[in-house]
Amino acid sequence: MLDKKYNAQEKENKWLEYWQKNKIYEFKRDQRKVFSIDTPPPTVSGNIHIGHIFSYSQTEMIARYKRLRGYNIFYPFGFDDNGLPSERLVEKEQGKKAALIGREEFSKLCYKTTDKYEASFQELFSKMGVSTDWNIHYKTVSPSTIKISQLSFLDLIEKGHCYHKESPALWCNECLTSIAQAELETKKIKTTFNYVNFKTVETNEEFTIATTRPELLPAIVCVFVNPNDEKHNHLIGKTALIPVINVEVPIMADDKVAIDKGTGIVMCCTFGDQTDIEWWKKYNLPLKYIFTDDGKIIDSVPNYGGLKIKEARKKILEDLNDGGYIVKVEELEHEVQTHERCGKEVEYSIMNQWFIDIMNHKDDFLKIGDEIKWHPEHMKSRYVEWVNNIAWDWCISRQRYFGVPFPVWYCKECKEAIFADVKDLPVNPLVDKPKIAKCPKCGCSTFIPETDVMDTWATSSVTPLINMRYKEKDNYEDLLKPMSLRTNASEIIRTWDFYTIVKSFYHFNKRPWDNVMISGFVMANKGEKISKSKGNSNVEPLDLINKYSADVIRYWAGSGRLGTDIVFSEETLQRGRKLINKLWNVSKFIEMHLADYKDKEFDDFEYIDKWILGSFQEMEKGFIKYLDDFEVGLALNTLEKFFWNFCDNYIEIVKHRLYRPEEFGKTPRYSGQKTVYMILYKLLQDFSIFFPFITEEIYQELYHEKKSIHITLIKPFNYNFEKEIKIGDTIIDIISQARGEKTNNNVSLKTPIKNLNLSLNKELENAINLAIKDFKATLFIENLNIKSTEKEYSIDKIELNLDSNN
RNA sequence: GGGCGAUUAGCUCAGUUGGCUAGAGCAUCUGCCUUACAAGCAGGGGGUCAUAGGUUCGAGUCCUAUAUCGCCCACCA
Repeated sequence: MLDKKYNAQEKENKWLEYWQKNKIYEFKRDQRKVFSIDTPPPTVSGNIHIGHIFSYSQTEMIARYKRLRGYNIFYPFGFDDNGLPSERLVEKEQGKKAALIGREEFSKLCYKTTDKYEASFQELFSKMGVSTDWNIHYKTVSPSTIKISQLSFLDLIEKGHCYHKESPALWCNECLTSIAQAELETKKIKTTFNYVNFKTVETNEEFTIATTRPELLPAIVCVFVNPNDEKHNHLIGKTALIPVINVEVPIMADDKVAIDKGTGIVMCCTFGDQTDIEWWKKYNLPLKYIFTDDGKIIDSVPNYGGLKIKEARKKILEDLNDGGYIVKVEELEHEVQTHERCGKEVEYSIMNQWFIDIMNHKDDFLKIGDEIKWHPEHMKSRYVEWVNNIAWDWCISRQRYFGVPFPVWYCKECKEAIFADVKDLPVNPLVDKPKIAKCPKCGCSTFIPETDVMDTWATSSVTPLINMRYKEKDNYEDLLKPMSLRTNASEIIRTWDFYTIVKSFYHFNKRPWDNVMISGFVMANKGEKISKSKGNSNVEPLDLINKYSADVIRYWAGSGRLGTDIVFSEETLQRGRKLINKLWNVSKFIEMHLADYKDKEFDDFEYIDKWILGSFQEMEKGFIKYLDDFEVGLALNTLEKFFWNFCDNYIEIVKHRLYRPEEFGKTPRYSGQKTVYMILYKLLQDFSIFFPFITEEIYQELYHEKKSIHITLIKPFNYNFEKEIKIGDTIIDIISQARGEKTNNNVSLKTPIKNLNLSLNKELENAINLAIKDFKATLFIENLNIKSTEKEYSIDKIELNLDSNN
């Protein structure tokens, strides 16, 4: 017997344990087709907020749906404990910078801390009813993951897509690491636009250059003018004298110079921005690099050496001013590139770095983008846009401690890179030695380890490889090339999705997944995204679970459209709570009437039963269509709408027949029993995608032919009740109007109708005659008088029997 | 500045390829203890579908422009 009230706390814990004990979600190879999900490993360096709950729940619902459709679900969870965020977290916990702790010790602390957070993440996601097999979960830094990342690196080296090169790179002098284009964030800052006078050496002619970065004057290698700039193009070919610095540089022509920006004359430094780098490469300009890695001017620069960048800017401005070189200074608010992790302005540096070739294969990446089905479809344009506009190869070296090491040493003499042998992986070059005794190039026997570690995305981009246990003995390569589904939010299409595609293309010449599903964001308020950095999430997932239950939160998470942002709303939770409560109550009602029920073949359904069975079949068709498109929210909407109709209309009609077989007959009662038995079963299945706990509780109590509702199969009805659906809906309209009449008279719905006069067309009259007992009982009709009409129907008279109402 | 999306009732949102009077929940108002459920049921009020044009027999839906918001990207050297 179902309890009078549903106790979510108690039941949810009970079923969690049960599922775990019975390995309901275990992944094992069998004859079924595999549906595999590449789900984002959450960064362990923060808390799981409601935004995670939202998007992960939607993925989870797809896993449940596909399971009910007969797929063997491969749905591993991962944790991203790699890279800077973890290091920052540990530094914060220890109150000390990594450099002061020491490399080995620091790594240990990182593992310890990330393990701690992972355990709590796992608990939270479990409580949410995530049907993952925790035995196949992974972390982005672990011996096996490191091995796969290193394998991936060596494979790309072997195939010639990865190279080591001294090259300008974005550099953060706060985090002391190079960063990728994708890690940039623009920030508005106030600064000054300084108009500085230069002179030509040849003619002593003055000209003005406007700059926001006067401290870069010592790094100027040349000056550019647009050849079409009639005002200034006579300067081309002459030599410019840099004020204060007193260095001469050539004045050259390039049509990338915008005539109307600043003064139309540009100084080219190595390096101030990306254009500088382009020009540097294009014209083979000399290199004058003047910054140290920690953000100072190098000592060899006269007068300014040793100063911090900002101090140098101040001093050089003073000197320019003293020399009378400043024409004017404008206040300017402009956007600068900052490192998204620390918010500090980035610089360009030049160093040896590992790069993955992107620029030569853009067309291939676009082609793969076409092969993947994006949900919603318009998200594909974001990918295409990004690929088209990317300007750099992908720099994968990071000068940090905690991360995947490169399996590389360098010969001390000739700098030749020595790669680890595949069979020795994972390798830590700081600890392990190369297996060869001498450099194959110069014969030197001393090797220097690579100290850089890989970029986080270099590891995250191999999640499909991690999942398939790439090149392991017992692997899933045959099952997961490609995987069925990748899910994430739109903000990381350009990083995670893109880089994964890059790797999959280079390793396998194949798309990594068939489908990508993009979820929306959770907004704290209208127009304000919830994010860790803003700290504007004032609802804790665990508190919500305790207050509302996981099922209810999943209801909220499962509402709304794919790719569309939603606002966190307690109202939606209330709505979910009511829905779940209703599901419980109607199940209790049905259970009550199934006490003597024995399931058997039966096809002599009452008219109204055909109506609801047909309606269910039609609803489920749409429900499945939405889910096949990964639109969980729209599917839930469809199901919910049917469910209330089922409760408020169908159950209200059939209850009389179920209670009083002596009046309605045994077979009509059985028809009702069979109908509620079948529909509740299917409702539970369909709802189990969203509410795995309460549906299990009801299923186990009423049906339980299998170990769990979550391993049953959805089998759509195959009735032919189109006519009954349509006519039945009209009968409901009539009932509804008659009920309205009672309400408008302020009387109970139980109030008898003394006389109900209807005009009906032939079809409707036949139908009502077939359902006459149900119809009369539902409305408590004493006398029903039917006339024929050509129109569909009209209600000619409703006379209530008010005497019986006391 | 570029790409993509959003704008529908007081609030939160549905509205498939254009097609009857634009829907739901919450809130509000009125009634009803009805042999599952008062955490319920029945009913009412509330909308120029952001704005302006256009295509069409017909537009919330398609096209163009504008405004506001969101995500991403690029930017004054």
